[in-house]
Amino acid sequence: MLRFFNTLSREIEEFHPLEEGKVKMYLCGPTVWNFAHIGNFRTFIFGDVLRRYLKYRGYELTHVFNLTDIDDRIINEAKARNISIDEFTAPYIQYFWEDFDALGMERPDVTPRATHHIEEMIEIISKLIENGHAYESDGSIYYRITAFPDYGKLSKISFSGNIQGGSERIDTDKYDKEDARDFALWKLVGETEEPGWDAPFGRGRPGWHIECSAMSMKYLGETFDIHAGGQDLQFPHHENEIAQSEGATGKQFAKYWIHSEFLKIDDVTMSKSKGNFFTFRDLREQGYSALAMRYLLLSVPTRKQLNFTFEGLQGAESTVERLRNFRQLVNEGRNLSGSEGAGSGIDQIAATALEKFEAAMDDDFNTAAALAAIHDMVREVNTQLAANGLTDNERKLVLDAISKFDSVLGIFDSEESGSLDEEIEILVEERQEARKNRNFSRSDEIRDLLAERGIILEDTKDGVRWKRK
RNA sequence: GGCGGCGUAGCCAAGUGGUAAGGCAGAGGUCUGCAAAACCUUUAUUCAUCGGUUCAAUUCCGAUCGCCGCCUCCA
Repeated sequence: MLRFFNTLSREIEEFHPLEEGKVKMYLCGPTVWNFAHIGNFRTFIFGDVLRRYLKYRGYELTHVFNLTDIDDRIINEAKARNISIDEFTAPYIQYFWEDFDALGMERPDVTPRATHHIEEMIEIISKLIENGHAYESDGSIYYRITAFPDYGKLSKISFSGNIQGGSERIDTDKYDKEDARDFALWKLVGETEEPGWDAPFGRGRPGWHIECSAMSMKYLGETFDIHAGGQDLQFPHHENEIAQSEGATGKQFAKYWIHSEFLKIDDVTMSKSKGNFFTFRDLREQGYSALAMRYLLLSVPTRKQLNFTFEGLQGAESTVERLRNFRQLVNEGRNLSGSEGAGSGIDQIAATALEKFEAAMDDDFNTAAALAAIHDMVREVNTQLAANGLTDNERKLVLDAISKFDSVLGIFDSEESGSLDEEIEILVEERQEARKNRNFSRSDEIRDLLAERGIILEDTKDGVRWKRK
């Protein structure tokens, strides 16, 4: 039974979707004004694993993941470069999906963009004005928080005490709001040159919370199962989404809320505003693999802060390499000892690993424990492999288990080794000949030569095996 | 001021009222012409500190210290 922490109740709950066997989920995506950094990707990779695990558990899934392609930064940057906002965001959207794919994430079912859903936003705002949850002031439209008694139920925020930090900003706000807590649904642009859309309440652009209400309800309905995102979005973004959506429909918005914790670097939060971030591309340029990044970001359960270190990333690199070797060895069915397999208890090892893996994932998506189950299996099978070899049936059992793990986590290298060029084959043969004649200087020379070309040779009892670096 | 999280070996960390998962790194060994890969052994009498509850606490309670976050754009 899948159980996980629901921010709404602050408790671990059993998961029961609204409709038997079906799950509708929404994950807040990136604002496409820059390259996403690996802290951003932590949340998205968790979303990917969440998606894959729900499918693994047999749910029919509708997964919506939005792109925010309109906000103040985008408008300002586009204006500074004297290009349209579409021209400004297009390359970042492309980069984003390139990185997304490279990190082994499955594309969500629907990936809506805010600027393509202005009409839906206007509809919700109109409803809110009609039923008294929103009002106009100086041409802009604001949400009336006093009309929504449940406000604060997600973030448990209280406005009774001293509000620090934000209070100054709110108090000195130039806009004329009924209540300092009220937030903009529609910002009046008027007939200026700023990007804007026509609406019954004047030409303007949407506030930044309304887009997620509009896009989630359009594709998932007024009430849906899971809403996830980074923990920083909990307040005000998600709180406001609830206020807008439930204010408009009178129905519960999302049943389960999941928030991912931050990635820290040197014990400080990685963020764009602090400037202490690495993008996917930064790390690729430094030679780290996408697979290692994915592994590292999954090695700590999503509700815990993860401390990024290069030592840790290097460790992930080694681990991923070990997994890759493992799959290849099992695939080849190597019988390193030369004796017959059987009687090694492989079926039990694989079954136990799967059981532990599922139990870990069911337990609030404990990816750390899930990985430990995999590592246990890898070690135990390797031991059998070294001692007895595996029968075809045993190989199949292990490979099946790997496929199952990987359908959720995506941490095994899926790249097939393929075949070698004829030229390289000849070199390998020449080296084998040299070794036979104990001409080790020549054989080592060839090994180094091939290593430079990314071909790693390993000598085993059964002959030479190779892999690409 | 309000709300929330964390402090477990060199690094990343899981975890539980009953005596510390897993990975990386390190050390020794097996195998190998040498490597590589793999395996074996080894690496925290101890889970920030101090009290309390308990037959028993790293795990519950309280206090203290340290760190992080949200309340303001940020996954």
